Amino acid sequence: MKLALQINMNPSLYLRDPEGTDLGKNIIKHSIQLIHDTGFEAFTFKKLAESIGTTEAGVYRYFENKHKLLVYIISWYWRWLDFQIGYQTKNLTNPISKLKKVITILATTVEDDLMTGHVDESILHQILISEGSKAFLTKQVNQDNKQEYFKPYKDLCNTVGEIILECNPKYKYPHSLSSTIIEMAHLQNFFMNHLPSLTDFSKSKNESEIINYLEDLVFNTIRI
Amino acid sequence: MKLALQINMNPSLYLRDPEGTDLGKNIIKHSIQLIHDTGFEAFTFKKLAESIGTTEAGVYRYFENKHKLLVYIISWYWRWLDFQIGYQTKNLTNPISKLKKVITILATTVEDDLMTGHVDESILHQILISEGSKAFLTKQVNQDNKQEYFKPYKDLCNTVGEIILECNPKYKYPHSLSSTIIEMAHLQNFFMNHLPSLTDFSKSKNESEIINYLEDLVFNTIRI
DNA sequence: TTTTAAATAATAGTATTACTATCTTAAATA
DNA sequence: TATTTAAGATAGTAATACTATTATTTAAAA
Repeated sequence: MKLALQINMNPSLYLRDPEGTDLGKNIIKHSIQLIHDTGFEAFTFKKLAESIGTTEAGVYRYFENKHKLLVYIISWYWRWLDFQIGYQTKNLTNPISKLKKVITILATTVEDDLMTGHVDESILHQILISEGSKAFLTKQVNQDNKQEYFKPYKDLCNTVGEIILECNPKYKYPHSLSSTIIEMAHLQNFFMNHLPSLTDFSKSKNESEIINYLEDLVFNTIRI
Repeated sequence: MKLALQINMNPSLYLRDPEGTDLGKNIIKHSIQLIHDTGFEAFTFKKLAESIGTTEAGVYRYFENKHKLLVYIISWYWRWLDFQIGYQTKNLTNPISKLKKVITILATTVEDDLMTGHVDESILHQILISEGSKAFLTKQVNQDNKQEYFKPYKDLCNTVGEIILECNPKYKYPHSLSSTIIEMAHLQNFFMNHLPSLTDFSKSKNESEIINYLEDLVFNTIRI
């Protein structure tokens, strides 16, 4: 018997549900690998089709363009993170421990979750660091937002925001602080690995230093 | 008599110095406008050439590709900001006032600086918000870094980091906090205008709210 | 079991992008 | 005046981002 975690996705992101077929699952699986290997700019549906062993037209039957595929993949990860946070904090009564757990989850490269067969979360985490903001830093952001493409991100931001408010109900900027933590968990990681002089982390490149920085930032900010 | 501010740029960013000729200055001027109007993804050298009234090949004589042009433009803005910070804080003795001034400069849409003829800083500020991180979120970031393309950003980060240390010499993460302030001054602005539920700012979309958020964040973090 | 519908594979084609190359003209400099 | 240098004009190519068509396979419904 196998436990499977099904994450429900916004249907207007795709033309045909990739969860429903083998080819669809392969598109998700291989695009995660290929975006990670080549970067989003060099990623094309042609290369993706080749790596799967199908044709370009085959991929186009599932996704209108590579932007929607990126948004799909990234939304998937936000939803998965949101689930992880709920799951891993549900037995914690102390909101401070909860918030610490959240920071750790956001800033740590996860192990591949075996409950989600064709998705490798550890690579997804890397994609989020390098490509995540390209999902919304576009001219079409307002249209995309109307289609609710960013709801998973907003939901996650809310989840974290509520934990912040549990720690300090009077704190005035729970959502902004939440989006700051989420973005910085990724960006400080990118800087640590590629532009270290924008950080204060040692050459060991250890994620725990990012966690320490974020904990210091957050708990001083909300005055705990 | 005219006062002109000359910002010196990394020569390996360009093939021919755009500051040296009319066509070069037009390339800078029109690319700022065009990147702002169309977004970096849709921006091409052909469209740029058309808007200037020259040919595609003409633009290629100045810049190898659009990525280098983006890095050029963004580096220019980091240098200009660094200069602004030095200039506008030089008479301030209190480091806290200095840091407040820095936050305001970073988070405020500037007026067009008349000392820099062909560059419109207010549009550049918008470009930085929407396209800034695309300069380093690439597969070539390590090569670009070796060529010192990000030195202006690092210098700015250092300038701000030193002011943070003046406020609290014992604070452990001056560079990370500095890059956090710089990035968030832009990103919270983007969120405020396009994805407001990721922030706590009112519908008035006033930059002063971002400044308040960042001041609260920074001064609580460094425990002032 | 047969029919038929749906998904996929195979192939071709187009407009645009991201360049490179070459040749000519104009202007500045020696 | 001769000569370098920048700019304009034009052409060409490989790759990208698609759309369209037809044939073949597979799976579901009759």
